[in-house]
Amino acid sequence: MSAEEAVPATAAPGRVERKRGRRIQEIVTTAADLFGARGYDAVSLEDVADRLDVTKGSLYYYFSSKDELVTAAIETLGNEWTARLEALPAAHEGPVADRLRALVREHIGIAVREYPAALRLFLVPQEWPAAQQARIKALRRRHDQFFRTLVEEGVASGAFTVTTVDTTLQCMHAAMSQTPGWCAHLTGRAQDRAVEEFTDTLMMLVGVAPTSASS
Amino acid sequence: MSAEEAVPATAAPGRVERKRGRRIQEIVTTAADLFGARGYDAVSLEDVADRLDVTKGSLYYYFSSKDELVTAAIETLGNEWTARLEALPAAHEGPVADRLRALVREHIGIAVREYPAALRLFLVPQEWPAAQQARIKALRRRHDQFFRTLVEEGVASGAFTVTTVDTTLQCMHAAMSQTPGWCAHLTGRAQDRAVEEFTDTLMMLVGVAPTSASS
Amino acid sequence: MSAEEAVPATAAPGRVERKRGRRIQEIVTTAADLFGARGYDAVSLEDVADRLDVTKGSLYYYFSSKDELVTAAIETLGNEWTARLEALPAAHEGPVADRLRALVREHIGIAVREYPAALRLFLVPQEWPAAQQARIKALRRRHDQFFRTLVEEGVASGAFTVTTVDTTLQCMHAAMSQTPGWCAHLTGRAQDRAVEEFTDTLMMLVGVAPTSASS
Amino acid sequence: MSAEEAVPATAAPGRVERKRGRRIQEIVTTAADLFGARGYDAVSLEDVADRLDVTKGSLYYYFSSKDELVTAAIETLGNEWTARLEALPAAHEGPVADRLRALVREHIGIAVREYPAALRLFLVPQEWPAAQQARIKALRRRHDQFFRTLVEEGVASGAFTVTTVDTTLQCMHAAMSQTPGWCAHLTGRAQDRAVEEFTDTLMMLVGVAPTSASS
DNA sequence: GATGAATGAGATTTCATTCAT
DNA sequence: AATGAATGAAATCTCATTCAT
Repeated sequence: MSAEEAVPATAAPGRVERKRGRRIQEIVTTAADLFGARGYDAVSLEDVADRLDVTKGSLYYYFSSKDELVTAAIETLGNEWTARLEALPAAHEGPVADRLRALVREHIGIAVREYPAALRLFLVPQEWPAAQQARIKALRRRHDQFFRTLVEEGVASGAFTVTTVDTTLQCMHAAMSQTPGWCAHLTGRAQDRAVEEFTDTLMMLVGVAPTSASS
Repeated sequence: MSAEEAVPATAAPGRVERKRGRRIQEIVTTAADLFGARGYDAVSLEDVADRLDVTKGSLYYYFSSKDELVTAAIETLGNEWTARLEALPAAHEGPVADRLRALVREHIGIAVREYPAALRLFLVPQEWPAAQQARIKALRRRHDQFFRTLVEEGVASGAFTVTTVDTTLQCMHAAMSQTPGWCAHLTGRAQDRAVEEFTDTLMMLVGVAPTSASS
Repeated sequence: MSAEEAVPATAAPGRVERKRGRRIQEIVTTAADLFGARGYDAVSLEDVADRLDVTKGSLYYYFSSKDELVTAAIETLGNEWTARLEALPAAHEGPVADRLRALVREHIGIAVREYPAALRLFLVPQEWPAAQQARIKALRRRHDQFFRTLVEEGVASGAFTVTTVDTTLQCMHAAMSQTPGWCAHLTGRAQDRAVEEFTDTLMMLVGVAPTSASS
Repeated sequence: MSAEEAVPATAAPGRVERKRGRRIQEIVTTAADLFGARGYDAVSLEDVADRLDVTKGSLYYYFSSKDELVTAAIETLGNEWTARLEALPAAHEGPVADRLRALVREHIGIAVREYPAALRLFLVPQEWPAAQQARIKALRRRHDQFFRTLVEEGVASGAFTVTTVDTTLQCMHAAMSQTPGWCAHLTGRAQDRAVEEFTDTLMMLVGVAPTSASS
């Protein structure tokens, strides 16, 4: 007891905090999965707790309300997602069209293969209490920013044609969020091909014609 | 009035059935309104009953469960929607691009102005009891068909370029279903302009460049 | 209109009354069937109405409450039943043991073959509103009286041995009321044999040994 | 106290489980009491909750539906009942007729004095969901077995005469299940005498004449 | 940190009963 | 005679939330 308290609490995230962090991650990931898959109302805290093999009470130890848990889930998911996109090498070199294409492809890939319905949480403008509103918006912005930068660059360089960058991005995200629903039943190559097809289709939103399309 | 009553009672639904039909329509329309505006979970039967100024019990006189009522509401909503699209004169004459544009514009307009949450009901694969499953799928198909016909015609005539008709339509519907979330806060002219902008953007999915775009 | 009203209402049950009577019989029989089979609470007026292919409202035209309908059902059933037993020739001639045996056999036969669960209505001391209590009791008494007379005669003549006539009759009725549950799954000969077996067993309650029993 | 805590925690259910078990017993006992006294439909969860001085919601913490609670109640009731019969010393020594008589007397006594409506729950073939069906049947079998053993022994030793063991047991149980209805209004000595009378009467089913009967 | 227990508000559903037509 | 419509009370069930331990 005394030994542990001797460790200066401010020095660095101690073992304890790290463990807490990991636990939270676990909860948040599971929650994201469930909410992403079935939506806000259709998932009860009981469901989340069951999946984690803990009790509802425990969830309240980490989160003070359902809304907060959902928000955290969205946030975590969003951050990880954005980080992966930002870490994508192919998104940083070569012609802008290729870079955007790589970005879209990866984004759809993650959605389809890993978080089948998570994107719905970003899209649906649930009536969050004002407190959560801000966090979610910020998230969305950061996530969007990466796409936006590329699109703007493409427009500036004449490589892309758009009506409005905003509108284009919104349509792009809307479509990407639905891809899991369309590709869920496919597997292996077929799924890869489907992802590719959606990527091509979405590139048309910035005026980039597919290499081999039915015209 | 007299002309109508001249029709023999056995030839057509009698007065009573017609009245019942009208009542059902009233209920279903109200329900469609509410579910279309706020979604499945956010609307209770109490809400529906209140709006109709009847008791919950009465709803059960006509529908044997919430699901059945919602399905009927979706069906009505879908039928009315499709009918309005089909009745659109601009969708039947002129160059195929103009026709598709008119169709998309109208579709978005209805979604944004009248049923902000309705398209979610179609999109989200709610776990309906198998019975309802079929009705909803049929609806979706019919609704989609109208768009599909135009796109296929455009592709055949060389006016459109697409990767795949299926993929294109899916992206188009996905984006359209989100428009209410984006335009809800706008009013009057601003909203009209936004609808126009989305329409233009979506036309790019079939390879039709906007007339005045930032390139 | 005038013609019909010309018939003196008091003269005799006119066509109208007879028809009404028949309708009531129909309702009451159906109700007895259902209540007998599933019990008071488990049967709703909707169920009764459905089976009769009329509406609940119609039932209220003839009966002013659920309780009244059930009471009538019991009464009708009981009367018919008693009448059939009283009309049984074999119950009126020969040695008293044979007469009682015939009576019991017939009673079980009717229960098993025609009113699979009606007897439960007599037995279960459901909390009837006090008003109906009396009528039901009277019925039960009359029905019971026929058996009682025979048992008393047998006891007087030394043919039967019982602890108490009351107790004996109660046990007999209790057992008879359960026979449908036990014989329902049998058909044809097997059922006949089962009925016979129960009859033999119940005769033991009055001290009459079965002709061929395992001792 | 110390002795009990000395038992290693893994050897037996821990304190928590035991407490939970006790709570469940409390609920189930109360429920058994009520359902046993008034029947399935006549008892609402509100009634059970009120009697326990908790809320309905709490019941759902332990049981996932009314049916499950009732089934548990029946099970508990049945087990306790059977255990009491099995623990009856008089049922294990002396002539078989005396043993059966003691058994029947005790059974009727419990029914009349403690669970006036419980036997109906066993008898009435309520349409339980299949899950519960099995548990109840098993119960009934175990309960019946004890009587059956004695009857068979009596038959084998020539002490009893029956048509068929099955039929005899069925009639016996049917009659016993009705005794509460007949004795409910009696108290004290009168009730004791009634129980005795029924016992004597039922012994006749196995061919054992009452010591002092009107012949 | 975590859990079991409990709560209470609200949701869906059922049903006897009434009533205008 | 009969019906369709409506009601309202009560029942079953769900779930976010709290709290003592």
